Amino acid sequence: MVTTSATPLLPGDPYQADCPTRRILDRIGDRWTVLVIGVLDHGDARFSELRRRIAGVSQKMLTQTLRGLERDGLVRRTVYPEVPVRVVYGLTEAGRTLQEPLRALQQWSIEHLGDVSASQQAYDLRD
Amino acid sequence: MVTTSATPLLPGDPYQADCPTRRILDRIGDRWTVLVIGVLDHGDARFSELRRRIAGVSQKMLTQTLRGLERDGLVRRTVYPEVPVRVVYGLTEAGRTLQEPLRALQQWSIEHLGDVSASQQAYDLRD
DNA sequence: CAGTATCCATTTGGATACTG
DNA sequence: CAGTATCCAAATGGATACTG
Repeated sequence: MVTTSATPLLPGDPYQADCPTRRILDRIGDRWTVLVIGVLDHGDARFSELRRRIAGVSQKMLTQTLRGLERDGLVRRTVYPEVPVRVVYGLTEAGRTLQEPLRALQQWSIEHLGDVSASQQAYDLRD
Repeated sequence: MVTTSATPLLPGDPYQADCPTRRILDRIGDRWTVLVIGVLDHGDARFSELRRRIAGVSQKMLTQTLRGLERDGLVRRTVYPEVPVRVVYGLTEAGRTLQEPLRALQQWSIEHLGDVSASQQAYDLRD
C-alpha cells in the first residue's frame, strides 16, 4: 500500500490523537475484543457459543464488543430468522488479517513475560 | 528464552485471565505507554522532554507510565544528582524488542483504518 | 436464543497544589 | 527539574431484570 495521504504519518511521530497506532490500540486494547477475534478465527460461532468459550464475559460486554467489531467491518453478523432466532458471527477478510499482528504481539509476550515478571519482583523488593 | 512452564499456552486458548495476549494488552493498551516507547526508541530523553514531545500527557500519567515501564524492565531510569536534578529515560534491550510487534500493529492500522472508517460510516447510516 | 435497558461499583485519568 | 499528593469527573464494565 502507498501512503499518499495529506498527513504523511511520520514514523516517529505517533503522538497525535488520530495516529494509527493510537486508533488500533483503542480498538483492540479493551478486555474482550482480541478474545472474540481469537475464537472467531477458529470458525464462525453463535452468540451463545462465544459466551461459553470466552470465560467471564458478560452478555452486555459481549454484545457491545461484537457491535463494535461489526461496525468496524471486522466481524460479520448473520441473523437466521428461525424460532428461536439464530445469530452467527464470523470474521470478515479484514478481521482475519488482524490476527497476524496480534499473533506477533502474543509471540512477544510468550518470549518476554517471564523476564517482565522477574523484573517486577526485583522492582517490588527494592528499598 | 524457554517456555518450560506448566501451563503450555495453547495457541487457540487465549481466554484465560493470565494469557500472554491479555497481559501484553494490559501493558500497552493504555493511552500513553506506546507513545512513550515510540519517543524513547529515537533515543534517551529527559522527563521534561518526554512531556513536551507527547502532546496532551499530564505529569501524573507520564510519571505513572514511566514507573510501570521501569518496573517491567522495559525502560531504564537514570538519575544524575545535579542541581536541579536531571533524570534520563531510555529503552532497555527488552523494551527495544517490543517496537517490532508494535510496528506490525501500526502497519495494519495504516493499511486498514481507511476501510474501517468507511465501514463505520456505512454502519451509522443504516436503518 | 439473543439480545436491550438500567443501576451502580470500580477504575481511569485530568487538574491543581505542593516539594526536595 | 522532576516529581508526589489529593480531589474529583468521566468512562468502564459487571449484575440484574426484562423482551421479541
